[in-house]
Amino acid sequence: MEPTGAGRRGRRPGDSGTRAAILDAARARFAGEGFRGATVRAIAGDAGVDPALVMHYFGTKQALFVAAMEFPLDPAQVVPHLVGPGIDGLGERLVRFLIGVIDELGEANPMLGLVRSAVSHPDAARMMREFLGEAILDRVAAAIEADRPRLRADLCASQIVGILVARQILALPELAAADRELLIGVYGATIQRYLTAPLGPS
Amino acid sequence: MEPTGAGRRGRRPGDSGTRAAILDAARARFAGEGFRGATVRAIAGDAGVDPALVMHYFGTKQALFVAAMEFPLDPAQVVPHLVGPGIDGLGERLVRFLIGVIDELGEANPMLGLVRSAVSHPDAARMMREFLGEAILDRVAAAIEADRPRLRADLCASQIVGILVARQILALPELAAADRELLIGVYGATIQRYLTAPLGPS
DNA sequence: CACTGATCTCAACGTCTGTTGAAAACGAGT
DNA sequence: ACTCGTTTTCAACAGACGTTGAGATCAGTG
Repeated sequence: MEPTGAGRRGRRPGDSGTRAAILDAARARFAGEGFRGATVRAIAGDAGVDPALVMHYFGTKQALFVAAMEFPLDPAQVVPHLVGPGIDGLGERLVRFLIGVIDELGEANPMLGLVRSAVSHPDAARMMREFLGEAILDRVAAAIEADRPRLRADLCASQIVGILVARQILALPELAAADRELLIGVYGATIQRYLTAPLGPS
Repeated sequence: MEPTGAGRRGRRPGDSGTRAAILDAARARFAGEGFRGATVRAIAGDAGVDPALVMHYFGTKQALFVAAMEFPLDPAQVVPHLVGPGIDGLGERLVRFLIGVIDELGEANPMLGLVRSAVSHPDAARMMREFLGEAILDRVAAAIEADRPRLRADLCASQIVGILVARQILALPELAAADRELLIGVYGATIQRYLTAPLGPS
């Protein structure tokens, strides 16, 4: 986390990658502590850089957050790829992909930052609602042949967010320790039900 | 939120209820903005009181949080009452009760405060994990006759937390607007499945 | 080599935070 | 009426925060 010689002033050669280092540090801090919890000073410290440089590049903390939360995967590509093979098994494919991403990205997962921030920062909540809605849920809804597709997509989102919070943030013990394939089976069936089963009461 | 005459110094008669007013204000602020977001000064302001008085009563912000988050319903009474009638329909009873409490308490729901705080405050996360575990999940697990009862309870918790976050905090549009009985039916079936269905992959 | 423009640090600002110590106002017991 | 203990406000602290403006240092261009 010290991409350049420390202490010395002035410019170091070319594109020193400092901007990218700041973004990496920001992603990690926002993911771990949310928008309010992450401080510009801590991010700058992680990147081995003066806080003022962060402002110079991004202007405000808000803008830094937006820049850092740019999703590493493009939903416009991923979602069609998952939805493509048809409704059959879509639940399992979604959950398998999600848990794969969660386990691979670990603590640096930008989705964690989004959730952590959304939960106590209304602006971030709106941001996440819009991102979830336009980038993911509407696309999934478009592929659902059953009634009330958007409600079904919201139901799926509620279970997915629940997985994220209960497993990664609250770290409920047996859930965190459970076998991946088992979780994929159980949650996949739930999502599949939300996508296709009749919605009538009881 | 101005329980006593403002501005004047010194003691007002007997037990003025100021302590309770502080706790009410704290509950509302913590529920709405989480531990970090809620400030002692704002809480004191809502209660029509000097910030120093809050410290005098509770010592630290942490202690105030703990005091404010005392659960209004005693799980030792509620859970047995829900579990009593047996496993059949337990999923629906749990969800019906939960959604009832959510809608009734609204924004002042202490569970929202717990979630909002847990998500970006590790101490609160541990607190919520322990509360969920000892007060609720273990009790539910004790009533489950299937295999791996605690994992099943964790699965239920993941969907319940998901409902809370997606519906109350993110406010996904169709989910927030959906008919109560419909949600109870859909989610009740999910919880029931987590409680009783075989857990084998796929 | 001088100029330019980007990169980067320094020092400070104003504001907000949790917290503290002292004193003021008051009810109640004697 | 005097004291005692509780309740409450006041004024200030030290630290952290986001942000700013000025200036130092360097790569590349002419």
